[in-house]
Parts: sequence; C-alpha cells; structure tokens
Amino acid sequence: MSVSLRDVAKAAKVSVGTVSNVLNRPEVVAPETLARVQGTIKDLGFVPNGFARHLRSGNSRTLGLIVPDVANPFFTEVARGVEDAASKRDYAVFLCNSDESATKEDRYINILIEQQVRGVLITPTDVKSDRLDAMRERGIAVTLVDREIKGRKQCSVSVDDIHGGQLGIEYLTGLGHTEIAWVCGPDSIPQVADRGAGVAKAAKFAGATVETIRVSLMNTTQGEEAAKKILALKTIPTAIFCANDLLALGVMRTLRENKLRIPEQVSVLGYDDIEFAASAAVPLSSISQPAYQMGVTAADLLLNECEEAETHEHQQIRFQPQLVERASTGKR
Amino acid sequence: MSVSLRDVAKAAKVSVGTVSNVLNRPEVVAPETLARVQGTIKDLGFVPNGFARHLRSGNSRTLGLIVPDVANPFFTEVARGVEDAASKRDYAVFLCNSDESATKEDRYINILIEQQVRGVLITPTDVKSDRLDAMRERGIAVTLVDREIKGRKQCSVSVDDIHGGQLGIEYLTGLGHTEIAWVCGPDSIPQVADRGAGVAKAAKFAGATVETIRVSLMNTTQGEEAAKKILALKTIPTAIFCANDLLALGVMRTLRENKLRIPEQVSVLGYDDIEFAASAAVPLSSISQPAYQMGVTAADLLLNECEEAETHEHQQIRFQPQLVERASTGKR
DNA sequence: AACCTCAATTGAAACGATTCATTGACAATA
DNA sequence: TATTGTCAATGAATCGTTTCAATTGAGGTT
Repeated sequence: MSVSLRDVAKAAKVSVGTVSNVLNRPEVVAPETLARVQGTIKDLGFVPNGFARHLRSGNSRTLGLIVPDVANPFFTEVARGVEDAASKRDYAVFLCNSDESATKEDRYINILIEQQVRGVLITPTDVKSDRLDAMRERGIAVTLVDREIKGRKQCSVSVDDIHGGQLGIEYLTGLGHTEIAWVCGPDSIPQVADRGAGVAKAAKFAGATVETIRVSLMNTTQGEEAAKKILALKTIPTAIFCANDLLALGVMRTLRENKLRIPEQVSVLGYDDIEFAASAAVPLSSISQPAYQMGVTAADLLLNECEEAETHEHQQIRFQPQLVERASTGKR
Repeated sequence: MSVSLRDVAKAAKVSVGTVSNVLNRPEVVAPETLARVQGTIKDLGFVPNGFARHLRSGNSRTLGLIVPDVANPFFTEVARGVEDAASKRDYAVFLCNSDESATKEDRYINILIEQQVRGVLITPTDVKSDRLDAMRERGIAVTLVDREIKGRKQCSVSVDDIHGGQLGIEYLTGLGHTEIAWVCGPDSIPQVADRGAGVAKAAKFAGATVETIRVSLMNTTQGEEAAKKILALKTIPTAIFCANDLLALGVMRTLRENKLRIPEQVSVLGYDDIEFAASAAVPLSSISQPAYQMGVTAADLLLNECEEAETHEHQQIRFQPQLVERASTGKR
C-alpha cells in the first residue's frame, strides 16, 4: 500500500542505509547519489513513516497543547502563538481540549504519551501534579501555561492573576463603586481562585462589598445565568467584575435585554481582553493578558528544554496584566 | 527510561505475548493472570508506545483536522463537533491551522501522513486535489468539510454557499437596498467564490448593483480595512454584505467610529452566525451555518469510512444556510 | 607493488509493540 | 491406556525506520 524506504532503496539501486542518510544526513552522501535518490523519493511519492522513524530514534517532533476551552478566543490566541513558535522550529502541535474536565485531561495526557510527543504545554485544570510527573518520568518536557505551581521544577508562563483581580477592583472602587459582584467559575480553577483572591484583598482594602456569583463554566451562556442571578438580588450591585470576557459578554447581553443601561446603571468589567471585547454591544473594559506572547514564550521555553536538555534551566516567566478601559465601565 | 511491554512481562513473569493479549484481547487470558498483569501494568505505570503499536498493526486511532483559521469561532465550533464525535469512538484529533496558506497546508498534510493518521478532515484552501489523492493512495480516508468537490469519490459535508449568497442578497433587496457592497476575501477561497456567485446571481435577478470589496484575509482587522475602502467610495452603499462575521464585526467597528448609524444609514449582514454576532455593538444579522453539527457529521462519515471501509459509501451531505435577523439590518 | 587513507556505501541489529503458529497442561472421551 | 480437545501461554517473526560497525574501492605515498 504505502511506499517504504526499502522500496525507494530498491528503485534507486542503493542500500536502505543510504536512503536514510539522504533523508537525515545528506552531507555524507555523494552529490550524484543524493540527486538520484532524491529523484526516486519524489517519483515514488515517498513519505517516511513517522512511527517507525521515531520508534528507532526515540524522539518525535510533535508537541501537545492542552487547553481548557478551545472555544475561548483567549486560548486560541495562545494556541496561535504556540503554533507559530513551534512551526518555526519545525515542530507540529497536537491541540487538545480538556473542556475543564480532569477526566478528559487525563485521557489526552495518555494519548500524548502514546503518541510519544516530545513535550507538552498545559493549562492544568487542577493542582494535582502526579499526571505531570508521570510525563516527566517518561522524558516528556512539560511547560505550564497561564499557571504556576510553586516549588515545581518546571517552566511556566503565567500572568499575575492576583494582581489582575486587584487591578480590576482598584479600578472599579476608584470609579466610586462600593457594591460589586464578582462573577466567576469554580474555585478549583486556579485562575479563578487567584483572581478571586486579588478581588477579595483589594475590596477589603478599599472597604467595598463583594458578592460572589459562581457558575459552573466560564462561557457566555453561563454569563447569562449569572446575570439572572444578579437581577434577582435584593440590591443590584453597581458594578460587575467577570472572571473572563465570555462571562462578561453573556452578562451584558442579559442586562441589556432587561433594559439596564451600561455603564450608566451598571458597570461591567471583563478579563482576558479577547478580540471581540472591543466589538461588543458596549465595548467591554477588560483586564488584558498577552495571550499570543504567552504562547510563543511557552513554546520557546519548552523547545529549549527539549533540545538543550543539559544546559536548560527552568524558568518561571510571569507577565503583568493590564487594564484596558472601554465603554462598559463608568463612574458610580 | 520508559517502561516497555517487555519490562511488564518480566515483572509479571509472563511472556510478552500475554501482556499484549491483556491489552488487546483480555477475554482470551485467564482471569487470575489478567488481574496479575493488570496490577503490574498499573504498578509500573506502563503506557504502550503508540508508535510501535501502530507500526505493526498498521492503523492508528488519530485523525487530523485542517482548518483555515483557528481564530475564527466558526471553525472552533466545527472542531468541537469533530472532537466530540471522535472522542466518542475513542479517537484523538490533531488540530492543524493552515492559516489559509497552501504551503502550511501541505506541510501539515505531510506531517499527518508521517504521523500515520487514520483519516483527515480538511477544509482545503484550494481546489488542487493532488495532495488529497496522495493521502488516499496511502489509505488515509479524507473527508471534506465546508467544501464539496464535484465528481470526487469522497465524503463531504458542506453548506450550500451559493444559496447562502443568494439568501443574503434577496433579504437585503427585499428591504429595498439596491446598492450593496460585497466584502470578501480572495476568490481562491471556494466558499468566497460560491457565496460571491450567489450574490451576483441574486443581484442580477433583483436588479441591484453590487460593489465588490476584496481583502486578503477574512478577519476583523481586514474588515476594518474594507470599511475604510467603502467610506472612500463616491457613493456609499446602503447595505454591506460580508463573507464572514469577522469581517462584518470589523466593518461595523469602523463604521461606528465614523459615526455612521447601523442600520439607519447602513445595513450590515454577516455570514456564519458565530456566537459573538449576537453580542456585537449592534447585534449582527447573519447567515447561519450549523457548525457544530457539521463537525459531528463529518467526523462520523470519516470514521465510518475508516472502520467499515468495505461497506462504506461516499456521501455528500449538504446543509442549508439560514438567515438570522438581528438589529444590524433594516429597511432602506 | 605494497600499503595507507578516506569518503561512500552497505547491511544487520535495534526500537517496542502485535500476531500467530506452536507448545503444554489438563480433562474428557473412547 | 491412548486419543482427542480445549484453553492458556509462549516466543519468534514482523512492521519501517535509524544507527553504526564493517566493507569497498579509488587515489595517493612510499
């Protein structure tokens, strides 16, 4: 069915070793032989069998990237960064969607091990790190994205989420808001927990009241649910801070359906600064994170670890979030 | 470094063949042996080497999905559908981003062949089909997504793009618009060409004038560029039909910056009906396509071809687009 | 003419699984 | 007792590469 290296060797009247050399160390084979074999390869449409190749040589040129939600533009932006950086070094990326589920995450980790990926970039859904250790034991490099686990011997690229949470609250209280809703997912998501911690800290400092509205997933539909909960409160807060932009867009959608004016009656602040934030009904103020840059950086760290394992030093790179002011927030 | 099947065999004091049977045909091995070997596997944390496994058995449990733009929510929605359908059958999906570039597409096709994927789902950037044939010759099933090539012996899942184009124009002319701008990418993108054909046909029938504004990529930034071109026209059309929602969002952003009221002064119609269309500054009217459903259907067709190759019959499944009316369009 | 060098090429072993013909143990049957 | 059958387990061959020690042969030295 498929053309094998042996077939090429036969057709070009050389040994299999020579064909292999043509592919992997062309400099050691005589120019005319090189040309002839390359011609045969093209004629026969030969593509080496990656399985066999890496089975013997022991290392592949593929990476895995496990994100909690591909439908979230923040993560596709990260993925673009990873992909661009990986392509540049001639690596391919296996993009996996854990859907915020530990089970799916485990399944994918297993698949990636089976596929013998060289390294894995992951935004773990959970702090349990034994799965990550399992990979490392197998010689698979692991880099954490948008997440840092303290005291771990591994690379990570993260954003200061505590600071991001603080930043948002400081901004809102600075506008005069003292009753604020914090819309977020479960605390088991580390980003949520950290941002929440920043929120709590800054609110305490500023003397503001924070009502936490917790939903199960961080998408627009759940944002709509959150808004309904807020509308059912005894006193509606004057500002809503959402743990990501998808939630914020959902919240705004429902608020507008209920004829609340943004920002006159309620201010809404998002997190991530996805591309669509700017095009929203009311352009969404948000806490921005350098998604693409994070992807590139993470991939570079990982590939550095893969290719220069001896000299590699683990790094924890931490970006700072930034406030982007648009129309959805205003003075109390 | 890594635990091999041989190590498990040694530890459990059985032969390699038995361990292999434990993994692949547990019913043929005696219960107590089964339990013992499974225990050893767990103890040693053994994960089979996918390369070696599929090298011998000849078929993997991975699929490739090549999309032209991961940052476009339409395609992530398709990807979610593909992934869900594939997971259900215990397949993993390699998600690749061709970025609308034939070179990148080729590169990924090669990588997928190397990785010995079982099948490929692709939205080809171009009509050249020799690359697809190359895969089929290698026994890799190919299913076209959001695209149909006539007379080809292969499965495809598509949407009637000509009809979609018509639908949009009929709707706009029905509202009284006779001067319409059609904002789109290069005609080399088949979806663009087809939608454009539908646009031209319906416009001719209705006696409307269509000005084509062509940009290089179909994202929001290019949408902004397109809007600038439109604003520079001698007479500004009363309606703008965009070949996808990203373009439309960009167009609307720039129009609003220039204080044009939507839909009073200009109507804007998008295509794809992505999730964010509804949350846009002016909720965007759009031509909707069943993205998730397409992904699921395509994956099911592909897996059917992979697993029941003998009885499989190629199918061309075509969905119909639907108009979704929101606030961005109005009477002339 | 004998010897040495060196570049080019060869071919067999190895990677880690699956597959399958073979073997062994034991029970049932003649 | 001899024969047959069944169920488990075995282990060598195999998949398509890479790797590397061994071989070849052309050219240069002595």
